[in-house]
Amino acid sequence: MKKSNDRQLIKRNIKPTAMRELVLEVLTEEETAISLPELEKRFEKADKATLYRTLKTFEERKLIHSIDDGSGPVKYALCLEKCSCEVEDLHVHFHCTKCNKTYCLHEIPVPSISLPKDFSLESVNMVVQGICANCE
Amino acid sequence: MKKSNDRQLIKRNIKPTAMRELVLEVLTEEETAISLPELEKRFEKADKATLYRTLKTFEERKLIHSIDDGSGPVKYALCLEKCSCEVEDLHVHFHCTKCNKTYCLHEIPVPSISLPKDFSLESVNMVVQGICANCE
DNA sequence: TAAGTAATGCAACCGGGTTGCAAAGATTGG
DNA sequence: CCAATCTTTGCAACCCGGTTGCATTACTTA
Repeated sequence: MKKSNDRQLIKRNIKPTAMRELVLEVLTEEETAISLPELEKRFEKADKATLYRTLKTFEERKLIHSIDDGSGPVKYALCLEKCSCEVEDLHVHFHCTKCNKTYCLHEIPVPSISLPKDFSLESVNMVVQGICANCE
Repeated sequence: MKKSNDRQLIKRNIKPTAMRELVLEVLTEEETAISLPELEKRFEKADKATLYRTLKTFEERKLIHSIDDGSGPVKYALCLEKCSCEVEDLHVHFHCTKCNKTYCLHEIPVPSISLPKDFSLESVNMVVQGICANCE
């Protein structure tokens, strides 16, 4: 368990510390994205700044990606193995307005858009709001 | 000038006060979306809370809509006359990572998405990041 | 093992957003 | 035209997510 997570960390050039293993474990268990404040609640004893920096490190090394679903705090979710966070890896996110959970819809790529003249595309953020299957 | 804006306010059931006329004027002049902090800078003498409530009122009455482009503060832009902020009125937004301006791409509707089973759609937020025509 | 580097914990701060409350302004019924 | 009422404004304070500086601890490696 711990070993397998370590491999993921090492692969992304992240030194596997106890803290990082724990955070990665939570991110792995969780099927929906998690925010810093949520993480703080999970680890009452851990320091906010440490958790914050852990997430930042994970994000920087592309182990996780951030999602701003407009509901407040930014959330984070694991990237797929093959993901390098380029435009072609981008998928749609779903935010449930009832339970406030945010899902990665990995199987739904963001549709391509033709922009007006002289506008160039770097990235796309697409969040669908609605009610999720669990809340129906 | 003032008269024409007043008509817009009255049409949306907003009592036209001096403050509201001024804010609407700025929103009308501006071709890109504007945030509360930006508005505060424009009106040094006006109170933050008043500006805040003005925007909230405008939004509630569907004179403007809010855009969270992920760059920090929420921005606001005028709705089109016919807009009622329903799913079919939704358009793509463009955020320039260079000048930080956010554009309404009224002519580009948000693409429709087929969600997984038992997920229902209420709204969509689609923001394209890139470089705008002015910054090219 | 000592020196150097990286991670952690603590505290404080910042900025956007939001609210309570009192004062000022607009509205309306008598 | 005035009094009572409702609305808007201004001020202050607060909340919360995010972020940083700095000292301490843990780890690495020469």
